[in-house]
Amino acid sequence: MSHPVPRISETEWEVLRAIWIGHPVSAAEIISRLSATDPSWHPKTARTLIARLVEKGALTYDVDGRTFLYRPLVTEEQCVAQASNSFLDRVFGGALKPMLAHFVEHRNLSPADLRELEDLLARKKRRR
Amino acid sequence: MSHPVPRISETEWEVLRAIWIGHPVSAAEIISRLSATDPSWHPKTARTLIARLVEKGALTYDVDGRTFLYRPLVTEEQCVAQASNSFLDRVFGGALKPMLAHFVEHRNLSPADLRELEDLLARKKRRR
DNA sequence: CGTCGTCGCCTACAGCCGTAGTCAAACTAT
DNA sequence: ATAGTTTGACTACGGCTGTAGGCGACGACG
Repeated sequence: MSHPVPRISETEWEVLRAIWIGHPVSAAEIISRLSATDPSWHPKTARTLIARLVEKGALTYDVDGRTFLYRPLVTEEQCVAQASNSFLDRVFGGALKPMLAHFVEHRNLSPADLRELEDLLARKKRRR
Repeated sequence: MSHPVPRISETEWEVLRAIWIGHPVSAAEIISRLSATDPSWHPKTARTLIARLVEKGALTYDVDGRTFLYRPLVTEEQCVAQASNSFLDRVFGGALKPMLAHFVEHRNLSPADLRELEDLLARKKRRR
């Protein structure tokens, strides 16, 4: 547990998601993945964010000739956990059940989704 | 839909929660509510945040003699909805079911909570 | 070989955020 | 009345964010 998972900003999340897709990966490839989902990405902006993620210790790289091949130092799971904690605390004062209830009540879930979630709960219950 | 619900920062959330408890309310009372839950609140900091929330259009006030009585211009529901959207998009790419699954899997839910959630899902299903 | 595009590095800059301090006016307690 | 307290207004300031621009080196193309 060396690194305490740095704080990841909104746009940095998008960059990280592009990297989690597959790595090691060059800046050019990261940028092209980003543009693929959102054409408004400016290459310079993406490069700045990549550099910041390296500074923050969320990414590292191996030098390959003239370019860098980036690799994540934090897993998606770690980041999801961190962001989830912060959201839960901030918005629901840490109370899990009200949060879940909120989403179930205010969001659309297909009947299939509802069934899967019920399954999940049931299995959870059985696993104690 | 006049106001597009301003973006609320971490600490601003705490201030707003102190106000949603009951209003209209004076700055002094807000500060004392904040200190009640977290003694490390500095009055000056709280006042700055209150002022910023007014600028942002999240609060307004009525003048009462020499002091102001503040009222929220955004409801907790609105803010919860906005923060939830942003969290869901940012962290789960907008996918609701994986998000719910994540919390059910990685968090502790008491058997009672599990039962209540099952109920919720069941009722939801019945309501189509 | 010269030109042009690409790469990473460094710089910029405004706006938001957390955290307060100063100040003048008004109020309150002596 | 005088001094201390409280209030809102204004100011400060460094770090984080979003959004890039400029620069010098290196390699590709003609």
